[in-house]
Amino acid sequence: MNQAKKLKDTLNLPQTDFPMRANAVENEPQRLKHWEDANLYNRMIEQNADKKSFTLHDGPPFTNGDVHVGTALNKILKDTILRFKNAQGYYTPYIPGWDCHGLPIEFKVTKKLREQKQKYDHVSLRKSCAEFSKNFIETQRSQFKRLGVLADWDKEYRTMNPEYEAEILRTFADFVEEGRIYRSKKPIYWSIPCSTALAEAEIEYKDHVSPSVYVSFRMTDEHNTSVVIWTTTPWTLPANLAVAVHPNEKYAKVKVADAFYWIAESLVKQFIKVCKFELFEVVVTCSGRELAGQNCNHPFIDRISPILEADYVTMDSGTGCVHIAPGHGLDDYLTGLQHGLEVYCPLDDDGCYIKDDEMPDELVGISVLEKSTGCMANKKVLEILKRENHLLAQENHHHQYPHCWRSKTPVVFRAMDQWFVSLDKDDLRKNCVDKLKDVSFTPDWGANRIKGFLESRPDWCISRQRSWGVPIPVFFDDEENPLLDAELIRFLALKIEQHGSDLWFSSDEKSLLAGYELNNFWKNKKLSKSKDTLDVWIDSGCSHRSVLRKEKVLDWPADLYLEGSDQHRGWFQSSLWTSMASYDSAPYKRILTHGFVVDGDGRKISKSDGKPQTADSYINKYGADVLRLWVCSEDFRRDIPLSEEILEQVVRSYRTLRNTIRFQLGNLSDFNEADDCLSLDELDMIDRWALAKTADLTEELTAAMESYELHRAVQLINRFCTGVLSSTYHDVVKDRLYTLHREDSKRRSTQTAILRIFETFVSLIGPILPFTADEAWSFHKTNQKLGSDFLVLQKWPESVYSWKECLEVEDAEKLLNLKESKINEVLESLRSTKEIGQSLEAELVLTCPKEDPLFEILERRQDDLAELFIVSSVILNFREGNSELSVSAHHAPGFRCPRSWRWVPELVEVEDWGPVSPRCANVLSQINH
RNA sequence: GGGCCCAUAGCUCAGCUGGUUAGAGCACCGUGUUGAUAACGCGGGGGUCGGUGGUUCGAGUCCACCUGGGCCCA
Repeated sequence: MNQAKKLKDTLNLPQTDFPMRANAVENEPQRLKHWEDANLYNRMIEQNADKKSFTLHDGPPFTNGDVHVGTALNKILKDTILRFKNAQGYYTPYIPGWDCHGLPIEFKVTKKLREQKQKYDHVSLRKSCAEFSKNFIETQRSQFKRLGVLADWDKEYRTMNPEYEAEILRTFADFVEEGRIYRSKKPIYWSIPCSTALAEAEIEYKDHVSPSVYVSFRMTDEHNTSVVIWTTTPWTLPANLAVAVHPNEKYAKVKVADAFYWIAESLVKQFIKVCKFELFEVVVTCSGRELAGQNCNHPFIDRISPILEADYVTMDSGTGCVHIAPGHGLDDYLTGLQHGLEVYCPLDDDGCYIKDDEMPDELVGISVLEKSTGCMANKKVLEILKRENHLLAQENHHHQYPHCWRSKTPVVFRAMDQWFVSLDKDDLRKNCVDKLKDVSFTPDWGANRIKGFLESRPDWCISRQRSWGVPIPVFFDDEENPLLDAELIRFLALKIEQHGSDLWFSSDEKSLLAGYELNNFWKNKKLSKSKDTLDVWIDSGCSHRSVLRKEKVLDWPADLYLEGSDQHRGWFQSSLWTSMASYDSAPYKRILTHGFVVDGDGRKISKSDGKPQTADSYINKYGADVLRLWVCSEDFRRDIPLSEEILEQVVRSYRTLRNTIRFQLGNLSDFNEADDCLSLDELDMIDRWALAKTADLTEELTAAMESYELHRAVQLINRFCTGVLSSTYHDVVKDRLYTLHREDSKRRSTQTAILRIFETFVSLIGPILPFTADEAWSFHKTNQKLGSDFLVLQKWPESVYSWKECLEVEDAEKLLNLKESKINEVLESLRSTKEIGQSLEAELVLTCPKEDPLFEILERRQDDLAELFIVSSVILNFREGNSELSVSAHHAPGFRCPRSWRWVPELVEVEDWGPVSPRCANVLSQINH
């Protein structure tokens, strides 16, 4: 063995089994199992059982696919926050949930059953849907667990659980009791192929080409004069009941040949062009208000269409005169309501014109459904318009049009009987908006956003013509009178609580009502049960009631709801309505929202890009901790970019972090806390400085976590890791750790500090990187990869004040500033001229005027300077006068110690070891004995 | 088309109530070390703060408009 190798073996080099590489894909699942075997979630919760609680209520993901990376982000944020709160001493039970009912599942299942040519009815379809949902719960649960999410998976809630369904019905009963439920004809989206009403969420906007037509409505009292309307849905013309104009806009009467047309003045030119009129003349103008009140004749039905005022009429396209069909549009409906028009909708369920007193015979039975060959109704109507000389122009119009996401066909607006929840009765809407004042929003514009939704949304249409959902518990007699009774609904809720909502579909009316005393009006009537189900937003919107109020360990209202910003319109809102209606209070104290995952260019990630979207696709490549670090390094309040480049960046900072921890573990291998720790005031200057920095980090990081600014926490962690530890503290302290005698007090001082820093640091990163932190902790405490000591059972570190304020820290700070601002530069120039390689080859000369603020410190710390600046020696020259402190350097004189690599004036000979520095000689002699 | 929001180095983020030459980490380039080594140190280049106009003695920071992007609607 050569001399160098022999001497190397006398050093205290870092030793640890904590591997440099995480090998997360393989190791994380082992740790998960280890946690599960140890019942870690319950132990974590129970240790704070008597403490103040913090309830984060889980918004249920929909159970129709693998966990999306955005859903993973959501769960990771929740888990990170809960781990943090728990470490802080809060009681943090977390019960995850699943949203099970709904059209998308029913659609997929139906499709599958059809493909397999299986016959099904309501009951068997629902059974398949339940099975489908259950399977994805299993899948998603394991995918969530894989992310490191600690939760009470045994108590998880499901909106299809009978007890849950019963609460949905009880919420409905509350609505009924308050007189909030009404049945009304209202235009809703109707999918003709699916024969169902659609929720807004069930609509896709797609590019569509519609006929754009200009139609003249002859005025009853002005000779040879028409009002010109513009529409892209000619098939709604048979239902036209009025024409709307904007009261404050200017309209012009245009003469073309011997005919006159009323049209918005600003649109005249365009109109003339489109209609290919050559000569025209504006005869007179007036305001819309003046035009209103007159009457037109329907172009092909014997009916008067009055001219009405409407504020929403715009001048950006068309003619400024809007065709109004209250049965076929929401604006039209509202205008009609104002002016007492009938909600006229001459369509049957199949989308065909019905026969009534007014429908032209040639239209009866014609379908309005858009097929590949076009829309028959449009064609027919245009034919009639042309024949009757009312069609002034026709073009193709490209626009976004709502489509049924199931059948992919354009939907129609159609008025029909539906159940609604009145949101204005008893000032519910106003109260909801008022109560928002008591809710905190992060980011704060969330309040504004949800408020806008609350104020603008129309009454809640809650009926769906579907199977996979909670039934609307209503009966009808032969004359379609509804039996809507809160007490009866609660009676049915009890039954469904026991048997599940399948009971409604599998039982007949008689057995459903068995045991309930109907009053005289209903007693002897033949009743038939409703076939509608409830909007799924009621389902999840009840979770505060079904879960928070029923689970003893959870609080109502919740301390926190945390979901994507799309839920301002969804769950946050539906939860608020149901909670306000039943309990007159919001179910949450704070709403925290995150943005959506976008690609590296800031665009939404879509399936068609071929970029992976499932959480698993990332987990299987990077592991959970890297994914978690990505989540936490992003400012989640805005769009959250995700790309290879970004993840590679995260991987790099992860490795830095991991190596820093490894370095510390390695240098603690021979350190025994009980025997070797020094007290705080025995610690060396640089060690006290490092502790002070750790205390600062603790303070700042805690503040960042408390304000949910996780990305700031990650930045702090990275900077601490590189700036404080790697490039400064660890670099300085290596010499003493490696070369001094094991038990040298200077070495023990540093180990004492490293121990404190390690324990603090690992605890601080615990919520963000639970796998890595626990792994490090386990090696630290038990010397095992999977030990019996768990990081999550540790308390959140306090910022220790006594670590901070002292002279050592101030001095070290100033000296390190000097190192960074001047000394490194001087050493680098020496290196660039090849005079030195590593900085230990240098000797520094500091020339300092006595007036310089550093004078005192340099003098006081003279013996520490060489180590601090990582050079072999430092010559201090004090100088009179007020010139600046100057730094120079040259190659250190003397000889290189082969053990410590420091240059010293003289080497001394040690038996068996040869020549080394005096300090090393001393160490070796101790080792020899 | 409407509501809410976002836009600072290649990437992820700081930049408080407007005030000296806009910062950090990562990446990049150069370089040292080979006793944290598929690791670590040191040095360097890199931004007309999305654009245009305005308010102001002074704007990344305030206002208006525009462009691009996201969510939610139509």
